[in-house]
Amino acid sequence: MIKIELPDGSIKEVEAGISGFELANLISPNLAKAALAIETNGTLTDTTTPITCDAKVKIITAKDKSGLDILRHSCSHIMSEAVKELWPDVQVTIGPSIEDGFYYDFARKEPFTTDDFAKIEEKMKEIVNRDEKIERIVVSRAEAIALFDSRGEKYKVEIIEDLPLDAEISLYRQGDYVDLCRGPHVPSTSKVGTAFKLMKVAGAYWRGDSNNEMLQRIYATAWADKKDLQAYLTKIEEAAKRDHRKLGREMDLFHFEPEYAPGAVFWHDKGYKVYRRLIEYMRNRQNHNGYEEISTPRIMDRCLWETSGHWEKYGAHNYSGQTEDGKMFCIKPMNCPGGLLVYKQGQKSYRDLPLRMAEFGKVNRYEASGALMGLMRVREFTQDDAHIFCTPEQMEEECISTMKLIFDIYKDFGFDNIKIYLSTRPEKRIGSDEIWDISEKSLANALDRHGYAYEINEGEGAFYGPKLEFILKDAIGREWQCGTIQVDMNLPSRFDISYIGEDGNKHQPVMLHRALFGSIERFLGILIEHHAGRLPLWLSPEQIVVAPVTSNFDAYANEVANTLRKHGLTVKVDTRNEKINYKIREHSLAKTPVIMVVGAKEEENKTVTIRRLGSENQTVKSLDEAVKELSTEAQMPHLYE
RNA sequence: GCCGACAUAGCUCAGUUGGUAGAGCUACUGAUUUGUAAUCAGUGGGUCGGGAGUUCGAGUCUCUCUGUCGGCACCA
Repeated sequence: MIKIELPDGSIKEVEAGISGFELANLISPNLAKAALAIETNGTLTDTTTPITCDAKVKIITAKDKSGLDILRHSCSHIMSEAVKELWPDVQVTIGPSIEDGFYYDFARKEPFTTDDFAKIEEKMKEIVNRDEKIERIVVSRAEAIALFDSRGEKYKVEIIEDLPLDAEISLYRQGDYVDLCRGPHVPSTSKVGTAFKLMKVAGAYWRGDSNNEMLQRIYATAWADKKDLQAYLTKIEEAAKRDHRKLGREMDLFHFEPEYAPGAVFWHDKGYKVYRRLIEYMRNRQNHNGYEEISTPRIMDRCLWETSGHWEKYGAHNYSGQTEDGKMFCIKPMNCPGGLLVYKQGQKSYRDLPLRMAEFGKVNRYEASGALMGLMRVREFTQDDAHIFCTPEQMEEECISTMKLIFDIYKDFGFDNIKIYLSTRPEKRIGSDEIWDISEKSLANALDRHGYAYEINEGEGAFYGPKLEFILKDAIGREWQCGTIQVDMNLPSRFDISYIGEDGNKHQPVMLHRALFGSIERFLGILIEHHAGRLPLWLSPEQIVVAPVTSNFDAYANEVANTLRKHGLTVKVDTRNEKINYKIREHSLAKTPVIMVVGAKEEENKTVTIRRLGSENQTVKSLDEAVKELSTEAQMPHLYE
């Protein structure tokens, strides 16, 4: 007999070797029916796996996050089985569960079409109804290779051949379909249910390598029940409505000229107001945090990037050209060389460090055409860049204060769900392992001392140093890197910068790169989506519209507007010959935060009737009161604390 | 860059098996002076993304270029 501890703390004594399913059945037949897998001492396995010793066990159902993952993974096998039944010549590769669903990569000459989707879904439902038992089979390497070889699945064979020699090879079989898989999986196909939907096809390289052939990836979503599926589909529809590209047009913020300047933003008055406001905000923040600000040329001799090593790595992604006299110039893809040249002016002392040198630098990078995406990924963008020159001893403290600044700033913009990655040394890198150790440790220490959770991105650091990346999500959950802190052990030596230490000798400073918004363009894009266009008053390019009920009150409307303007508010007067309903609708759609309606009553009492965006309520206030309230609200978030 | 889809008026979109482009909103003109999400009437507006081909005839079919969208790869 063994002792099983259940999640509620109760202990069940059962016979050793009991399966998860049998255990669930002891608890309740309904639980057994819903069981998708079991978690034994934190390890997920199939419901058929015997439990052999005392353990903490949890029966996993579709209500658990891990249960949903397993359901999705099993659903990907069902999709693969369906595809194989419909098109036996298709080769299967891999099909994991992902956030909100799963995908499977297939090798097939003809592209999958949306017509195929219907066929596949129908076949999948058929397989679910067949309720095929899903069983795990452990085989030898040779057996596995022979099996997939006989089935003509060359990708599977390749995967098995690349597995470590001591790896246990497990197969999962349902009906005639067999897949190489670690598992676990649901007990039979009917457990997956029919709350799934094929979403899109996309190309994906075999093993994620662009040198390999391209496969067809079918993305699908799967849920515990129809209600969850519907909720997810609705969520996607809602998210599309806050797409910054759509809102940017509707709110008249910016546009693109794909023909003349692909990937470059044409800021309109309103968009540029927000853009400038962001810079103003950051400039204030930096002033209060001991930064100086510089500006360096956008076009400089290409040799600077040859010196930095970037030309070799990114040459083709730069805009460069030759002048009449034969000199090679480059439009700057990054601001660092400019900053370094400023640093090199005059001699620096240890007393000058840490030297925090900021630059709102516009940079150009010839990004791959397929990478462009609205404001999120552009070929010309503005970095709120800064380079911090400091001693190795100061490095950790500088990382900490920069991180604190980042979180304070993100908070001011309403972001509190920020993902942090620590990207460590890549395979191709410069600098000794010793320096990498110190740099990676400084960043990790800074995070730990702050108490922030982070994930490590093994080998994803820049070639010159490790980096922290601060990730924000867009409306549909795509992740975008915004802020970054990078340790650079490359440029200080390549540009031969130094400071005179206490000992009177020359030393090489450490260089930190940091950007907090990252790119003003991207941050603005994310802000638009985050707020669904309803920017807070202090960021709104058009804060108030004064709308007279009829032209009789134009004079009073202008009087109101001028008073508001004197207090620094951005105000428009809508004197068009339109009904008030029409004006309300227009300015609401344009996401104007405050609409003030003025008519006879207001003029007589020197008041305004205020309607705030997103509310139908109207409040009447004296003009003085309204000015006071709104000008306070329109202040930039507090700078000192 | 790669795979796939797409590109029609300023915007959103329609356009049957190839037969010579249409709606709503916007804009403009006029009337209307209106109290919290669209007042009425009239008038404009398009080399159907560029180029080439098939055809008596191409928005529609083929090729090609450009760009957009969804992914992948990339992201100093």
